[in-house]
Amino acid sequence: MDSKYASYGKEKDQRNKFDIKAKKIKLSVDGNSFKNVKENNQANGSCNNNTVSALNEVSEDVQDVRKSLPVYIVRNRILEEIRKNNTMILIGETGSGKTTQIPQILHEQRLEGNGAIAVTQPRRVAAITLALRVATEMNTEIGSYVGYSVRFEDATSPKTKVIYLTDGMLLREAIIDPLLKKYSIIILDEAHERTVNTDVLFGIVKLAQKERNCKGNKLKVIIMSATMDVDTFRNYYDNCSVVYLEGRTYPVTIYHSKTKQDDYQYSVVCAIFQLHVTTPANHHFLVFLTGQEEIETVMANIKQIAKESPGPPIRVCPLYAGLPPAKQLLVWKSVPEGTRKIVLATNIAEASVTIPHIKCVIDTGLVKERSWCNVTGAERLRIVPCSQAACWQRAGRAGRTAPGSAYRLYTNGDFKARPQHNTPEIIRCPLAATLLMLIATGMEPSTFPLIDAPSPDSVQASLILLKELGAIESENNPKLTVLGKKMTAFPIDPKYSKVILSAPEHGCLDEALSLVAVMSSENVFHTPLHKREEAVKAKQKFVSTLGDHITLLNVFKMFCKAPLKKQWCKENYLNHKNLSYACDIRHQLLAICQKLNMEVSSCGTAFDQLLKCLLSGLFTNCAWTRGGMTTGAGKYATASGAAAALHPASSLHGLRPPPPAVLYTELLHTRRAYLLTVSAIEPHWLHQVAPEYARRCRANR
DNA sequence: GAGCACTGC
Repeated sequence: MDSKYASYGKEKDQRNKFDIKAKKIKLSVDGNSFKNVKENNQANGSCNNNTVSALNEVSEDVQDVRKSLPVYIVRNRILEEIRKNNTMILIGETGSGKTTQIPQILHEQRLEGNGAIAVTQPRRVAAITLALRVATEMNTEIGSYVGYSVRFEDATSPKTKVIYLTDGMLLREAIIDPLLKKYSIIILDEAHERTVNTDVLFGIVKLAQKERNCKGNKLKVIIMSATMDVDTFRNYYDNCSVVYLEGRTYPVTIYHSKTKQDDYQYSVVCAIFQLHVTTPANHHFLVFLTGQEEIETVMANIKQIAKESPGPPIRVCPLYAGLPPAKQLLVWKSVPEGTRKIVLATNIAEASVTIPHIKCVIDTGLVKERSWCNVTGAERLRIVPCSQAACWQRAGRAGRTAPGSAYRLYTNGDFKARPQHNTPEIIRCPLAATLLMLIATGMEPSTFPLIDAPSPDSVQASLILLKELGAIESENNPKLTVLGKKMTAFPIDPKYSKVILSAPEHGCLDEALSLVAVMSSENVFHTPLHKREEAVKAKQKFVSTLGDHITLLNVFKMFCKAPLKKQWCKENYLNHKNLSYACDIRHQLLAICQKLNMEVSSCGTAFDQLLKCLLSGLFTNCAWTRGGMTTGAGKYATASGAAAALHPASSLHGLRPPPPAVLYTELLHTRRAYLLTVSAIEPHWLHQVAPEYARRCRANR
């Protein structure tokens, strides 16, 4: 009876999983219902770069469009506030135009004086597109009066007065000049996202402002945000003034689920088909899910049910960051008249990208979140309810071009019980890189003003790591060493900069650069659910018995040699974007090495040297087999005593006997604790490469 | 023998 479902997966249990779901859903397409909780609830969207794409579609004269923006209409009041105050918070909803207009208005009045205006963005694409848009509006070339600065790309010149840049770039500038004297006005946009970089910039800018105001070289600071915890920000900036701007979004009607949903993947498919048969075909759906596998499963379910469901034809589009760009593009491609588009997305669709003509949002209210344990160094990925702010942000995606509706697969009570805002990233991520950067700008980590401080244990753990890497004198006296100073030159994880700086003595800088570049990029292997076997087979030709690091190096080397890179990647199930990014990073790292007069040596195929070099930066990431051979399945214990297994995707997985000692790149807890990207090492290498650490390690074990 | 959310320098 179930032969029609058999094509989904080749493994038996997988097929059964699909069968059950599909059957259950078919029976209840019209069974699930929602309660209309609020009518005409204006969703709180975010501000940002979306203004740009929306504006580009308008054929009217650029200046007319500008002048119709809410922010333009109240510009004189805003100017007055900015003139009066050194610090100001500007809350603006989606479509208010604040990010494109405020810098122009300031520049028109020459408020920047001899300095420049910096506008920070959390994302590269946003910084670039905003700058291009504003250059058009100001009728000037990009890179003259208006420019942008992002990693690998600098479109500014000495005469640039308005600079859009990623917050990470402004942070790098702060290492060279902590007072940021180049700028007379700094606008920190998208403050509500609370990325680590923005959080650190809040403090750097606050301190710079204090010091510069004493010296008569004033710095104006404007914090821009969509919804946010205004009181927190206002307290932090000494009760500065707050201006609210109206947005221009359409009303979104919110519906909550009447009862608690036990199985959200099932509820999602129910909701989709319930709405599918009752709404016009040109009402496209945007569905928020948590990850690739889930999206692929739901997509398969929808396609199967659609065959027998009434209603218009359906086109399902997956959207997640790991999807190759060519496949992502399908989301923006128009569908034939009378076809419904259903986009299944992760939270990438929450702020990073905008999909036009979405009338209906279906929200699971969940997000996959990464957190860090500062005792074991393990990172954990788990599915958690998202904040109220994120829920509003998601709902707002239905009201971009016309009124819409949002269906929440959780109850109103559940919604109200959620935290108002997401936990700031700085509370839950490893801090070594951030602390090294702070120390490099001359700040004292213990007194640096942060809106939300990470736990003292978390700071201490990261300082200890920096001490072990030889970057600072001691955890209680966090002064940069000569090595530490060199490490700050590299825009990568301190462990990796240590690897590069150790490479000359192991005679393998050439290989170390490639390996660090790939490890600093994202996963290069693309594994679609339905083509897993082909992907695994393609990977075989790169696999090294020494482990995953040499495997990665093989991939990178062959990528560099391949003449038709895109096609080659597709054939080999590799991610072209991430490999190209690794190439860019390698160029950048090589240039820094050359500035530091490092000799580019190669170890050829003497990979022991490379692995020892890798160990000199990642020596805290060793694990040893435990309990002899009885477990057999590759059970390991890390230096901190955490139990973990080799990840099944590792090339060392399944080796009998398992290597007694391994070096891992990452310890990630999903369903279990796994060691990711692993190489076999000789146990005595640790004593050679990091003798002090090895001794302490032994004492504790 | 299981699966990596999203950014950034």
